[in-house]
Amino acid sequence: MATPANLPHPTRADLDLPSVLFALSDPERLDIVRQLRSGPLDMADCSLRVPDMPKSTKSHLMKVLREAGVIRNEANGRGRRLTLRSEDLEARFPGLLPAVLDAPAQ
Amino acid sequence: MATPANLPHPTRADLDLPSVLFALSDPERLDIVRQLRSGPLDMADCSLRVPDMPKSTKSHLMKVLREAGVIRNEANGRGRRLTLRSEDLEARFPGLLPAVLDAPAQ
DNA sequence: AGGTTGGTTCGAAAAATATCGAATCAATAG
DNA sequence: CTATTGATTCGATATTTTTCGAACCAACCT
Repeated sequence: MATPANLPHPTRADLDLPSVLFALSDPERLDIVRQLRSGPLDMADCSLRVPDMPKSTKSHLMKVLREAGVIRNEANGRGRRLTLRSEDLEARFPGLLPAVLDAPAQ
Repeated sequence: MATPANLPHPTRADLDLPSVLFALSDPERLDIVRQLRSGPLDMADCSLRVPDMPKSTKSHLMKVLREAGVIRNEANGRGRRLTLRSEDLEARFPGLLPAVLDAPAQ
């Protein structure tokens, strides 16, 4: 129940389309991904729609995105640095991420 | 508990990205969508991975795809005609469907 | 008319996800 | 060193989704 320095991430080759689509199919998670489009973000700076969301819930959202290979989650000082895995996603599923991100916001 | 001649379908403007992504996030449903890429298909001719799937389960898969606006499901003689709503999806989420369909099969 | 085929709907049970408090840890601040 | 901050994990509960039999219906036979 610690805060491991590095969490497991799937390799590019292991990216699975249904898992990626599922991770992106939640408005809250999609919103996080949209925020990461312009570049990496400290998890603490990543704003949620639900402002008073418990941190365990927030952590779980990140876990789904990370395990699907959508984001990278690395230790960074006291917090966490989140990065959108654009290149890996583009290599494996060309055009998918741009199409999702360019879609009209709900 | 009847077999209504026409089922409700969302309009193009009502298409919701998370719902569409969710509908596509299941391997079985994605497989159905792939089969519809080349054109409409009678539901009976639509082959499933699980060959002995109960018809109520199969019907439920179609319901999720239909309610998300991914496919159209119309009465056709004794059976049902399934059509991929490519144009509506392309108009609302440009590039999304091609990206999903062109992605390497899992 | 009666039987068969193809498919939807309901309802209940099973499985998967989400939510969130508590415990825990690591890095930093004081 | 001690306290605070930022975040993961566990465990339990709540919610959502899936599965599937039963009932039902409409179209097509014979």
